[in-house]
Amino acid sequence: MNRRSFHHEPEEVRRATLIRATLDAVAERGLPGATVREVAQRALVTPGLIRRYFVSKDRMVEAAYATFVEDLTGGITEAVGSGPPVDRLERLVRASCTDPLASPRHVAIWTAFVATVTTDPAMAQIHRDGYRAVRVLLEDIIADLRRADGCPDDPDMIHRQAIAANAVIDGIWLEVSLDRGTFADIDVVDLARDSILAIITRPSAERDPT
Amino acid sequence: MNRRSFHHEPEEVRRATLIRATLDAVAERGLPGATVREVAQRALVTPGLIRRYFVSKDRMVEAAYATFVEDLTGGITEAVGSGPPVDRLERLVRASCTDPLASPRHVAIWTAFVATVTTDPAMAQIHRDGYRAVRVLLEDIIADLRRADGCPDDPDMIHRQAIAANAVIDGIWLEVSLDRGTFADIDVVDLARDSILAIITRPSAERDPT
DNA sequence: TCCGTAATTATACAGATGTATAATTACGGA
DNA sequence: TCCGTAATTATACATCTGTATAATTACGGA
Repeated sequence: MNRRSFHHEPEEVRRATLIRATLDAVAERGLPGATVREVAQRALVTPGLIRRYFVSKDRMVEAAYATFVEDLTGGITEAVGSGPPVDRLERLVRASCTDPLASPRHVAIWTAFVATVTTDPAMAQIHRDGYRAVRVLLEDIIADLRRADGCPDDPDMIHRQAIAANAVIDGIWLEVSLDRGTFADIDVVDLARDSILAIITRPSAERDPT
Repeated sequence: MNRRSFHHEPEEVRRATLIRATLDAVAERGLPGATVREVAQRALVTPGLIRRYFVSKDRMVEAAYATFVEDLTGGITEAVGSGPPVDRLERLVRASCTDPLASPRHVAIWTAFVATVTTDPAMAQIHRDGYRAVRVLLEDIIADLRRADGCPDDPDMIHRQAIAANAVIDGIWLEVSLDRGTFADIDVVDLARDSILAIITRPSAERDPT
């Protein structure tokens, strides 16, 4: 008959705790491991409580993905800051390819959620928003870089280069994170930065002949 | 009392059918959708039969991932063929970034399986093998390209450039496939090829001064 | 043609999962 | 201090999951 003791929490706090617990579960056991009971246990709460803060488990997972993406893009945006474009790019790459953004935890969560994008429209929307934010950041940097480099102003080219640059970061980050053993002695930041600069600073043919 | 009619099949055929059914289920409903019953239904077979061909459902999923990766790398290897390195690169990029390798089906399956890599050692091994195969392919091409370009023979540099090139392909492929609407008017092959060539054909500083 | 063996089906089962609901508790306002 | 309300717990339930096992069927060899 001993009922579990508990204390009330403000709504935002409880939601944040539940979301955090969800992300922890996903990181350690994958999406299938993030069951209602598992999340509740990690949040030191009873399974039934979850349904008072999220109308369904799916909504909770969506909320967790949304906060994850916001933290991700927010962290990158903050790291980039302002200043010369080369420095901003350096900081963007460094933030993307080092802890905590490049931690095993982040990769596990990222892959788990991305797997749902193709089948779940709500998750797909969250995914799109996050990627767009980073791409915009990259387009700004690239535009400034090209300007400093004497390249002609070409929005379409900037857009394409931003896609490529984003792909480099994502690809390297993913490739390395999923197989740390093989790439232990690779300087990821160097490789990503150099590759992006090579893509942006194109051979003389494309450059403005002053 | 009407028992379902059936006919015997050679072991390899049944296994192939079951694996195909597993991949279909994963493609359409994600990994959680690939239940024993769902796969059996798609293979026109009874759930119990599966356990005669795979000791557990997990083993069946692993087998499905293995064949998926083998088909993937096999397809790319075949597409590359032989000839001048520029042509081989062009064909590798084209094969990677167009149907059927870049189809929604492939992306769905790829993301579903990759999500398991961080938590499942067996899946991680399959993942590593596949990526290594493609990277070796790229290293060969890059080595030839650099030779033709008069770059010094630098195995470590070649290795790093192969990682970057692979990242470009993967990143662009993933980015575009997960959000087809946004990137409808992007020539993916052009973008990937140009980016990789930019990375490999480095500024004069690194080139051998003859 | 018939029989033995292997393949396939049918059935059952225990555990896990998301969800609904009623009982209980904590906490702020009167 | 006490009470009403909202938050939290406890319990129950139907469904789905992987798996085990016995009954049945197909098929090749004698």
